[in-house]
Amino acid sequence: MPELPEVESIARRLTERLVGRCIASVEVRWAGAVDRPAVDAFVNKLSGQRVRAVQRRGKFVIIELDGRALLVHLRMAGRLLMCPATQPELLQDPYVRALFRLDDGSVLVFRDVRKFGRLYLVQDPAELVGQLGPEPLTDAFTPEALSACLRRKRQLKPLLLDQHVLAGLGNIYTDEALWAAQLHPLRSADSLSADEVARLHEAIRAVLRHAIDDGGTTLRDYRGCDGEPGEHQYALAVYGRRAQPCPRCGAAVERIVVGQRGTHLCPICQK
DNA sequence: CACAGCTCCTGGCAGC
DNA sequence: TGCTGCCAGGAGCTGT
Repeated sequence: MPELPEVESIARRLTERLVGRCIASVEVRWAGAVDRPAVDAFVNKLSGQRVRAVQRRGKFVIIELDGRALLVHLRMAGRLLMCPATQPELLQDPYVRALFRLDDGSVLVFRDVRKFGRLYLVQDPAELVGQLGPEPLTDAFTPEALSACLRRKRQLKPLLLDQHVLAGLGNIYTDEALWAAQLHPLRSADSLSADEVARLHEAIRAVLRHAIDDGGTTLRDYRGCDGEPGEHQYALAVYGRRAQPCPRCGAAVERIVVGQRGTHLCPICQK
């Protein structure tokens, strides 16, 4: 599942490939992929637009155009792939939901097996990202900023997964950050000491940075924009490692369910 | 306000 | 071998 590190990896690559390019034409193969506006308007308004920048906010890819922005949320299994003019085979893939032909003959492809991902064409990205919590990798995200996020009587893990509280964490990196900070996912968020908040702050940032350095985590579906897998799956401490040894203490990793989500933890390290 | 449950969706897999 | 049915999960929504 693409979380902050995967979306960041994609946005960086797309910056190289898309900035300065013009969208020549748009083809929507599954109308449900377009959230807004209506498909006809989506296609018409995008044609002829030039890409000015590609950004990331939370788990959204933001493709900035002239006075508009194309936002993409990949959800579970979505991919944004660059299809070179010389290798059009990808365009026959049955899971391609929309494609954007560029003025150099290459094609930006939105592929999504599970049909959870969405495309949004808006005037102002704030319409979608305005309500997101802080970005964990910015300078503004201090331990005090995290502390403000945690001032609620909610279980730690569901709170960290809430994009309105903190932007970018998904199931994998939440489990990894809680393991690194040695905090139990069921702890009440407002019960953390200043020292524990500082540990969690450092853990969140370190986990995300390492994952970006590794090009993201590929457990099953994630691919970068050239179809390449990430490498961070080999560095995971607990996620998807039920019954395997905790890298810190050697105890067997447990899997429990928290807020209807599979949750991995070390029962010895995370009290 | 907190949180459980449901919805969307389909490939992959366990169980029979 | 082949079928059935459950599972995963981000986010928005409803119900308690």
